Parts: sequence; C-alpha cells; structure tokens
Amino acid sequence: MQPPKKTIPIHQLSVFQDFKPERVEECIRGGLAVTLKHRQVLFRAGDPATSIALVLQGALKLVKSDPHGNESIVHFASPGDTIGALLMTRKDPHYPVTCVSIGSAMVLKIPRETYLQAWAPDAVLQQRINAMLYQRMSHIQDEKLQQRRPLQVRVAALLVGLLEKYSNGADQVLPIPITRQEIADSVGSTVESVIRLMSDWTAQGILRTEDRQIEVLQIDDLIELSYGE
Amino acid sequence: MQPPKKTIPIHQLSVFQDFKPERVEECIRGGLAVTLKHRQVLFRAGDPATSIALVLQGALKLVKSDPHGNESIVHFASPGDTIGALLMTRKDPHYPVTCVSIGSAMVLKIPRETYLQAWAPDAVLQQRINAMLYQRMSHIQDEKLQQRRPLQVRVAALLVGLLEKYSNGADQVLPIPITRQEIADSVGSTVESVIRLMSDWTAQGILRTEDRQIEVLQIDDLIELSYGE
DNA sequence: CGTAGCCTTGAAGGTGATCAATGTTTGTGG
DNA sequence: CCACAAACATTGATCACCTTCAAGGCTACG
Repeated sequence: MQPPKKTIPIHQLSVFQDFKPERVEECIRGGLAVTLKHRQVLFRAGDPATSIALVLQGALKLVKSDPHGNESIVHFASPGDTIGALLMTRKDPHYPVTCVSIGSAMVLKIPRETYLQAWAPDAVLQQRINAMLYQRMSHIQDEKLQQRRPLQVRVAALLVGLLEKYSNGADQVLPIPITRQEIADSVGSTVESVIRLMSDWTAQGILRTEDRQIEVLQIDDLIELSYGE
Repeated sequence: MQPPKKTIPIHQLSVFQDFKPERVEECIRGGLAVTLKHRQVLFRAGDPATSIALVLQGALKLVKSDPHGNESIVHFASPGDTIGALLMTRKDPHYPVTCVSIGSAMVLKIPRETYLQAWAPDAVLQQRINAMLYQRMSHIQDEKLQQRRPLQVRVAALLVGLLEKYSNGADQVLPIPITRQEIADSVGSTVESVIRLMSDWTAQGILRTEDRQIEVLQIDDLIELSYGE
C-alpha cells in the first residue's frame, strides 16, 4: 500500500555534488538522521535555531500562523531541500516558521557549528544554497503575482507544482497525504472552497482522491486551468 | 518643495561596515553610480543580469507581471538594499523582475565580475547579504499570511511599513510619490478599491495626500487597522 | 491647449468567506 | 476486534467584500 519512497543517500545529495567523501564528512559532522512520522513537528516557530535540516526523504511543510489562528504554508520541502540555512549566520537565531512532516519523512539535522565551520566559508556550497533560495524566492513571488486570480487557477497551479515536485516518475499520483485544509492554507483560501472546487473536478473526471492520495487523471486539463482563461 | 533625501555615502553603507577603504574599493571596482529619474527603468525582467545594484538614495520597486498584464510589486527597495545578489552566482543569469525608480533615486551598479571576485568569496559580505535576504523572505511570507485578511488591513500594514522604511525621522510623510495603483499592485488588489479605502481614511482625518505625497495624520489609527479587529 | 497620468465615483454582480450541521474515514485503547 | 474519538471531507444557505466596467474630473507639463 505504501508507495515507493524517493530516497536520497547523503553522498549523492545535489548540494554535495562532486564533493570528496571526506569533505562530505566534514559537512555533516555531528549530523543526526531523524525519521519523522506523519504530522510530527521538526521544530516550531520561535524555537532557537540550533541546526539546519537536509531533507532526505518525504515531504515537510513550513507553516506560519497569525494571532487569529490562520495558518499559511509558505513552503513545501522535498528531498534535497535545505531548511534554515539563512538563519545560521545570525546571532542567536530562532526559527521563523514551524516545520511539520507530511507523511513519513527523513531529514538530516546538522548542527549550527558544523554549518558555520564547514558550510559558511565554502563558496561552492554558498552558491548552491543561493540557487535554492533563488528558487524559493521566485516561487513565492509567483504566488504573490497569482493571488488575484480565481481560486481554481491557484489550486490547479499548486497541484501541478506539487506533482512535478513529488511524483515518482511519470505517474500522476501525489505520493504524500495532503489534506484540503493544507491546500487551502497554501493558496490562501478556505477548506470549504477548496472542497467544492475539487469535488467538481472529481465529478469531471480530472481528479481522484483515495485516502488523501490525490491522483490526477487529466493533467492537461489541470495545466490548462492553471493558466486561467 | 523637494523633501530632504536620505543619502548614504558609499563607505558608510551597512554592507561595508568596518571595511577598510581599500577593501571597499575592491568591492565597488568598475562600479557606476547612476541617477534615476521618476519612473526610470533600471532593468527589465528578462534582461541579462550583468550587475548588482546598491541603492544609495531614494526608492525603487521590483515588479513582476503576468501575461494578463497584472503587475505585482514584490519589493520596495530602500537605501542600503542590494538588488540582484542572488543572481550573480548563476550561469548566464537574467533578472527575474523589472526594477523601476519611484521618485528620483541613485544606485551604484557593480559589475558581476566584481561581485564574483570581491563579494562571493567573502564570508562576512555573504552573511550580510543573507541577513537582507532573510528580511525579504520573512516579509514576503508575512504578506502571504495576510492575503486572506480584509483589504484595509493589508493597505494599512503596507503604509505603516513604508513609513518606517522611508520616512526621515519621526515625520509621518512618505517622501516618495506612491500612486494608488502601486499600492494596489503591492497588496494584490485594484486601484478602485484602494481609492475608496483611502478616500474614507482621508475623510476620517487619518490620511492626507498632496501631490502623491501621502501624509499620515493619525499613525496610531493606521497601526490599529493593520492589526485588524 | 492638449495630452498623459492619476484620481474619483457609481452601479452591478460574482467569487468566495462564513456559519452550521452532518457524513466519512482513520486511529487508538480497551 | 470493536467502540469511540479525532481528523477529515462534504453540503447548503447566506451575504459581504471586492472586482469589474464605465464614465468623468483633476493636475502637471510640454
């Protein structure tokens, strides 16, 4: 029943591409591989930031909440992602977001000291991290650009994006258990609205949901929707 | 009539804090100070990214547009800001946004080569740039969190933020000529809606606008509004 | 004096939020 | 393995907030 996981052995993480084994060793010194269960919290917003996390397997969400109890998913992390790198060079850093596993996941926690010693001075690593940051920045800017478009456009774009990011091979099943609430939190809407939309799509044969696994039957239609009229 | 500008001499830019003059010299080698008139374009989305820009004076907006002609202001740059640093380490980079002056501004354009030689390998500079990136990332995430809140909350928050960022001293006048269209583009709304809102506020004596200079008469009310009920 | 850019106002209508109630599935402990 | 709790999905009714479209006014400036 469990779909095959996309596992990334540490030495072939793209951040460490072309690194000698002993160099990789330096970069993960004191590191701790952690297995997370569905919904397990890696760290909370406000916690002192003592380590970065390298995602090895599965998916995690970065969440920000406001006083009114609204939650907003600011990022979906996937294998290869580095979480918290920007923070490490600050004095006495604290995580600005909460990080929660979606489905089971595995991350490598690397202590701040190791980061400061082995990562920060390395121009190549910095560059690779910058590339990731650039992606994330672009992505969130694109989302801002889309915020005025109809809900269906935003949800379609999200699903297409998640599918690209997480699906194994060409198969159109999201291998992580995403709830409608999470979709709403990501596109800035409400559960009810997302449900109505996705029910329509299901009726039209575009989607199918089984046990929180979303299967896209007609990806082309979704892509079309994500462009809007 | 022109308000006093906040000028930042190059050697006292916060990025270069505690740098020896000759080190600063290395960092701005080949640099070119450019004066921009209101609405002048520094670079367009899609242009090859040949230099970073250090904002010395005035204000600039970073804009992203979509095929439908919608514009979204993703960032307001102020003196001390570094624009484009994330791009420089990419192979054959292109600007992802358009950068336009708001009011008259002055920037220092620093060639990519200089950046790669003098900035990229310097851990201290990297750290300072990271700090800026962190701010921007946090800010745009906060905006995403606010996207479901009523328009008045978003506009109030924007104005309060801009005031903090740009006003000289304690005086509550925005020293840059921001249009309602730009406010709308920033909060993700329409001109008309922003106008109606600000007209109300003007009627209530919270704001005053004279020749695109927005003066906030009752900042406390605005701050209150920015929290929402 | 005419154009360009910005601001304003009104009317109409829709998208999506809110509230409330209920069904369904999953997980847990006895 | 059953029962109950918790989490998630669904549906309906209502309505406010904002968008859209259209028209017109104001001010600066060449």
